[in-house]
Amino acid sequence: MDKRKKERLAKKGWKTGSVAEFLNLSAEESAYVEMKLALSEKLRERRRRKKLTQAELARAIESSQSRVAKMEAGDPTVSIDLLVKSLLALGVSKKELGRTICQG
Amino acid sequence: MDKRKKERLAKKGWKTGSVAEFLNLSAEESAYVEMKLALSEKLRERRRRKKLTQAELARAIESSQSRVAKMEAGDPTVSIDLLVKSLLALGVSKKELGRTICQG
DNA sequence: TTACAATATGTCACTTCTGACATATACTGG
DNA sequence: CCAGTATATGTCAGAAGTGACATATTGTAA
Repeated sequence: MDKRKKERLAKKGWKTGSVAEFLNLSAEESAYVEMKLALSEKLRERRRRKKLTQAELARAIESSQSRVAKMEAGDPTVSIDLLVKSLLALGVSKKELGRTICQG
Repeated sequence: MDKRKKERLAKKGWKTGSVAEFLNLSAEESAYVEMKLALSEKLRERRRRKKLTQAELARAIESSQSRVAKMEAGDPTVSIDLLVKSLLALGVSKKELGRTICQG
C-alpha cells in the first residue's frame, strides 16, 4: 500500500485510535497526518466563518477552487506549506496555528 | 527582488523588527518566514542535543547532509513539510511543534 | 422535479522541492 | 602550520506539489 493511498484512507476512514495501527503508520507518520487534518479543518472553519466560497478564497490566495477543496479534504497532494500560507492569508495568527497543530 | 532572494536576506540579515518592512514583506509573508526559522533553529537544537552530526541525522531521515545543512540554515528551498517531518523523526511532539511555531 | 450554486474529484503541464553529489569553507586537535 | 571532521554552498535530474481545467456530485431554493 503506497503512501497516498494510506493518507487517503486515513482521511476517509474511521477516526478512532486504531487507524494508525491498522494502516501501520508509525507514530511520526500519524502525527504528521493528524497535523495536516487539523490544519484542513481549521481552514474550512475559517473560510466559512468569513462567509467565503471555495472559489472566493481561491481567488484571494491565487489558487483554484479545486485546490481549496483538496486542502479542506486533507488530500495527500496538499503540502503543509500551502495550508499554512492559506491560513495566514485568512488572518490566522502564528499563535493560533500553533494551537491548531498541537490539538489531537 | 524575487522571493528566494528575500528569504535569503531575511535569514542572513538583521534580526531586528524592521527587516520585514525593509524587504517589504507582508505580515503573512514574514509570519511564514519566522515560522520556518523557528523550526530550523529547533532542528539544530534537537540534533545537537542528541549529539548527532548532520550526516548522521541525514541517514536517520533518509536525506543528505547538504539538505540537513539547508534545513538548519533556513534555506528557501526547504519546505515546512520537510522540517516538520524531520523534527517528528527526532522525537519532537506535536505539542512542542505547536509551541515552536507560536514563538517569535 | 428543475435550475443553479457550491463543492468534490480526476487529470495534466508547469513549477518547486528533494536527495545526491561535488566542492568549499569552518572548526579542532596535533 | 597540517590533517581530519563537520558544516556550508552550488548544481541538477527526478520526485512531489501546484493551478487550472473539465466534469461529477451534492446542496438548496422555487
